[in-house]
Amino acid sequence: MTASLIRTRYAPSPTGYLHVGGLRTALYNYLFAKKAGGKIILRVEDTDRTRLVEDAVPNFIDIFNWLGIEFDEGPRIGGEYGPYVQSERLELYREHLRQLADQGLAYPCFCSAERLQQMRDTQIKSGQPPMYDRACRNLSAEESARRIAQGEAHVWRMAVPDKQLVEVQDLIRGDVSFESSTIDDQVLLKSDGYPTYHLANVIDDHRMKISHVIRGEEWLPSTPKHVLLYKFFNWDLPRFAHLPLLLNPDRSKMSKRSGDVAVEDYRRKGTLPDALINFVALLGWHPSDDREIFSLAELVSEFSLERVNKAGAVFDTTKLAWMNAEYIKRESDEELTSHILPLISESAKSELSERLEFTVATLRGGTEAYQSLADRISELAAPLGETDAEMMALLESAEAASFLKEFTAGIEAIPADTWNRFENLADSFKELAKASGKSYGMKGKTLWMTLRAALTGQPHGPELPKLIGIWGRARTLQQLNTAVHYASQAISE
RNA sequence: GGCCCGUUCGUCUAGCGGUUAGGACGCUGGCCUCUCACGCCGGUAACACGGGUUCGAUUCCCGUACGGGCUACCA
Repeated sequence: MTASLIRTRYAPSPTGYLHVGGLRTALYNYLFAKKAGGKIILRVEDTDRTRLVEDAVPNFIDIFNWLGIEFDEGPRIGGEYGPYVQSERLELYREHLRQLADQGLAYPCFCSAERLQQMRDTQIKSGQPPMYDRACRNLSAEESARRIAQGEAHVWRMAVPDKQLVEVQDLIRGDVSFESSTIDDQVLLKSDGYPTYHLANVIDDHRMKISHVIRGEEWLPSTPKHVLLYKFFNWDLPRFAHLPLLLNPDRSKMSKRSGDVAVEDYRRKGTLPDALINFVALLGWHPSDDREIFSLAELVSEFSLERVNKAGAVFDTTKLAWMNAEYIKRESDEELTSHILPLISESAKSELSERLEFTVATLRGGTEAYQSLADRISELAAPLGETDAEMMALLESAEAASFLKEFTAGIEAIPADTWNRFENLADSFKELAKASGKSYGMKGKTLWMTLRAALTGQPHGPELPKLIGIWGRARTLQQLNTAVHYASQAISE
């Protein structure tokens, strides 16, 4: 184990669910670390106790489990740099804050929320950038100490130096520099004793030996604060990589306000984890060739930060649907059958029984979601619904009636064991159709549409020779006899 | 408002000075076919704009426009 071991982290705040943007960030961290033989850490950033959501952590663990993304260290699994939940590391942050305070790099601020709000309002009104006016920065050490001793509420702010160019070297964006006078004296420790993100993430990334900080672009503007903190502590900087944002169709930052943004939503809708991962991987990253389908393992070996884009990417569910279909297509009939089994109606299950896999094989073409295939199957196994008048009209002739009678007799004569051999059954069906058709001068479209009308009463549906395999002998004959009856009735009227 | 990032088909993107600007999704035409779907073959559609640099810019530089992000005792 060398000092140069690659270590990345995914550090969500436990606000309830995994966002697809979060998935993308976690995925890139995972891919980057695994490609380099390094480790990925899960760290929970729960320093805002007003936004805590119960069960958020187990939810994360469950959803990553489902996705097949494994962390090397984290809240449940542990590791040598724990604890991995920030609320369990409070003393560590306070110690470090004291270090900064001792060097004059952090100072207590007693300003009330009201004063700060008022200050900001005035600044905005007068066209000034809203920034802390550093009122408490010049308080004497004695006064500060006295007020703290008296128990006055306060936060600790970082003392941002003047007129300094802070450089952020970003693996994706190159060098980005900030003038320190545009950087606010950020709060590092809140009045409730919890650190802010800025303090905690710097300390933890250092203590957890994170080599690469790969996170969303929304963090780029606060990175100079982090760089300054590393300098304050005299620590080596990690490498930074700021990922382009995932966007709504209107190109704004993807948020819960528009459609499904939680991984959970896609799981519920039947999206396959591998398809979701594959799709999300391609949002902002592109392989060196034109392939589109990648397993997690293939992504690991192909991934590189150099091929990550700078511009945001719209999360387009149309292409996700296609991707999902691609993954379904790759499943065997057996796998697919077992996957949709829970989604099929009970009556369809018992109706189709041992013919279910054949049904799946016949109907699976073009399936974009398990649920839709399951629905089609349930529907097909159920009694016929409304019939199409135009189709039924095809049966209303003496020829049709006689033809159907002959054809039905033929079907009835098919040996019982042939009904279990779907290929043979289909062949028999075709032969019978042709033979009976010939007797009445029917062929091609007329022939087949008449049969389709007789069997289903609908213009569309599965291939007829296979349909009878799905239905089985009893249902097929019942349907045909009904049609024969309908036809003779129609002409006698 | 300030700071920062970005800009190739509708969408995801390839391109790293000279290409008929490539692929994928979508849409669409055809083929296959009893129908639908699948599948196969084809089509549609893009370098935001203006200056430079250069023999030559989608590509490099600057500006403009447009879009986005951040601007909390939220992350």
